[in-house]
Amino acid sequence: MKITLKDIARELEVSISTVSKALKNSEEISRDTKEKVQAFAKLYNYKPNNIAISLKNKRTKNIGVVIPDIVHHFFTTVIRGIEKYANARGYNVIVCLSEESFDKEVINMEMLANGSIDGFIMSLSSETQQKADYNHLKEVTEQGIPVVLFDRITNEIDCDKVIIDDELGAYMATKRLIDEGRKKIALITTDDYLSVSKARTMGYRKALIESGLGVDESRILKLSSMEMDEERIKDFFETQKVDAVLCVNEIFAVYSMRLAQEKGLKIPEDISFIGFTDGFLSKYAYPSLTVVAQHGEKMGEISAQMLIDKVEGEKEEEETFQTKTLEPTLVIRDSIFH
Amino acid sequence: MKITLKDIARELEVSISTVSKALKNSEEISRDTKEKVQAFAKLYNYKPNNIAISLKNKRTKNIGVVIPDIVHHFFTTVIRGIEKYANARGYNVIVCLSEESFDKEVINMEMLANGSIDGFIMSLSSETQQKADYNHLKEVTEQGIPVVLFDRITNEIDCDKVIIDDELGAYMATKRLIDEGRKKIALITTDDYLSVSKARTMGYRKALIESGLGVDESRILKLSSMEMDEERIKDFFETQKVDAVLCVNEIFAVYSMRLAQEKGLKIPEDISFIGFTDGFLSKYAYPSLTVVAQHGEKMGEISAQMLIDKVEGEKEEEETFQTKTLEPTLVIRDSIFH
DNA sequence: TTGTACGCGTTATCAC
DNA sequence: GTGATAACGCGTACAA
Repeated sequence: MKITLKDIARELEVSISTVSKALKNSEEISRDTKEKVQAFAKLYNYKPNNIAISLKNKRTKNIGVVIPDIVHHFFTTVIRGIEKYANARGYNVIVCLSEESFDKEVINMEMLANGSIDGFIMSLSSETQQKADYNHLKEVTEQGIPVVLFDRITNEIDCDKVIIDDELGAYMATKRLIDEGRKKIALITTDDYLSVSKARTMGYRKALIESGLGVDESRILKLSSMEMDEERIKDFFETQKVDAVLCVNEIFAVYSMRLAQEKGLKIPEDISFIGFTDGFLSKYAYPSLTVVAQHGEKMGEISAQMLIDKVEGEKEEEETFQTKTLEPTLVIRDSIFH
Repeated sequence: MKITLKDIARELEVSISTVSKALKNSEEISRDTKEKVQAFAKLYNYKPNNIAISLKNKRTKNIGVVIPDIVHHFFTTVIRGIEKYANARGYNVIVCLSEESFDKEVINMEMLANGSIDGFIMSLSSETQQKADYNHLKEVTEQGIPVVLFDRITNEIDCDKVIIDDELGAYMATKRLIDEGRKKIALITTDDYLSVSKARTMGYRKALIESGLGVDESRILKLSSMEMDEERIKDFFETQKVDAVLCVNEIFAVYSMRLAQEKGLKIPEDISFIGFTDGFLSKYAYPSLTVVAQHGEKMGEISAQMLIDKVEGEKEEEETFQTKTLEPTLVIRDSIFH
């Protein structure tokens, strides 16, 4: 089964420490013994036990990723970015899903905080942002466990952060729609307690105000969560006459496009659409959807890099936290004129 | 920072084992000491160190999930199923991506096999299935680490397996298209070395042969990987006149629908489509796509259950492996008549 | 009722 | 050149 130093030592009738050194090719050990030990180890496929090493080094080489959700394309790409980068530096990724629940987020973090991981990368659940209760994060950081927050962040916690400039993204998108000649631009978003939705709404407002169009509050639809509420979107389009729609994710956008098409509207002739998140849905929708790309994979990489740098960095140095803001990009497709 | 039994013992001037017992409410310890210790532990938020416990118990309570890819909806739902079930039983999930590469799969497994996890849940990379080299799996099982394979499996390895009946799924879908009156049914798939593609192709053939339509090989498009090859699909539709298409995933299907629509074809009047995987893409495509649902979340749950049962089971009992086959379901949407 | 000793697997220090 | 010992944090059988 699994062979240990002790086994090798017993078998070769040398001490455990000799074996340990021999396997590390230590100068102290005679060539003879080294060869013998190494051959034996290879034969029986000896590999040091990670757990024992973790205990000794107080380093697990695991990083905990706590996210609200995994089926949405954005989080999926972030994980991929984290995993790639972390793996390259010899770290494994433990994924925990809060499923937008505060309690699950807390439980998951407690579970991992007891030595299972060297640091956290996380995006807050909507319930957490709604309650604005961040004690579980405080506890963890006070224990000295490094944390990197991405996308759904809070200013209440001192730690590294990675976001995209959501306000700018929404601003760019709205501006583009205005430049195209759209006058009645709707926004489909979620409640403002979600940091990203709030920022995006601000960007939308800013663009409208700057252009002199002004904000018509009745054109803003606030859904209560990131999940689809088909009925409310349907109702919205029944009562509102708009010529462009900005949505805070791609699902809202693609579903809205469908409703428009079912009403006989032509996209983009009669109405145009822009969403957030550059996923399969946007790419393969018909017509394909113009989106604000969030660069999830890049965010994941950067988060992982910041975390690991902190984990491996000297604790001595002054604790200094930074927030990295990525530039969003507009990916132009057929749901608008171009 | 992090407090240990030793710290408490020193502070309270008792022995470590007394503290340990007191925290477990052992009968051996006086009420007095117990209260003192428990109060102190609570105050300083003592939590046992998972790593130390893992080393002692030779159980990590981690399970390793090695999959080819995470951005595709199917794998995403499987992870969710695994995570939910595993978490409920106190296990954490370490996710590793092979990215369809044999080497990465091997490296990932070796990384985890040295004590980091209690067992594996995995789906083979396409390269692994192509090379048909399963030595890394053999090594792991021979070490006594339980493995559950799902979806992309191999018969070369003795272990538990979870699949859906891919052949039946394709058969059902093809049958449905035939019953609808379709005569020229195309199949867009990938090379046969992928176990699932092979099975689906068989189901497709079976349905055609049974119905007396026969198989026209020129109507089968085999792409070299699960990744989109837009050019080849385009070429295929340039040269083939078909009235229905079965695709082994939803991306191929949705992209094909787009091509058809761009050529002015009406769906499902002129041509109908069925894909595999019941994801957002199928649901929100226009028209919405009929699919063979793979029940990924269920697969994940079952895989996790089988694995954990094996991990926690008595080693004594005769090693007995089972293969669970889930029934696929046809989710009827607007890309076919109904 | 409390404490000692040992073991999990490894590495590092120090003695021989 | 080799080996004994301690330590990482915990639990437990056994001794006091």
